[in-house]
Amino acid sequence: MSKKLSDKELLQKAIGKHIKALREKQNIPQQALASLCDFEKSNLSRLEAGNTNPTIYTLKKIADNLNISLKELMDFDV
Amino acid sequence: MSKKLSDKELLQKAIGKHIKALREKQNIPQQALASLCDFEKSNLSRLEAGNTNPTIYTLKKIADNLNISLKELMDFDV
DNA sequence: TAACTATTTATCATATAAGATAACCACAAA
DNA sequence: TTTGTGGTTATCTTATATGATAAATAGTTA
Repeated sequence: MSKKLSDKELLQKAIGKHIKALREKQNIPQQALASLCDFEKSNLSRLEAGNTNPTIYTLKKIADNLNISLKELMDFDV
Repeated sequence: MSKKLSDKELLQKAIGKHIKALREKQNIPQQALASLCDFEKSNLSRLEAGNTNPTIYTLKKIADNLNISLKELMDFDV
């Protein structure tokens, strides 16, 4: 019995996975990126796991600290 | 004495302005887009005015109903 | 074994996005 | 004048994103 995910949950998983991939491509630990963005590693883990529906400002901070544009951060498939 | 806006506020204004422009380019009233997205026109007005820090899911609904990608929706300058 | 690093998960408080309603303004057009 | 359309603003409630701490897991290195 696998639970069917909502559109919102699928979106969260997709962007979380994308952010994790972008971060790992640059070999930056969660800890480091989180601290650059001024939040806790636990909260970045939550976001990458798709357990939150992040705001544009949170995403902007992540994009900035990965040195990519918001547009690139949004370049993923739902 | 004009108040200096925070990074967050500037971001909100920028995306709000961008969404408004995209909507007007398609000649869709706020009322209509809001109802397609299942929220009130007052809330879309608030968002376009830059008075809220929208979540990715809210932005996704807007992109979908403007028939553009999330990536395009994010193609604006801060 | 123990120590260290990276990550995950649970939990709690606080700030705020979203949902909703109502009243208002500006401008047509009837 | 009244009616209709498009938009704004204020306010309230509710849901939830975020901030923060702690503990647990897994892998690795000494």
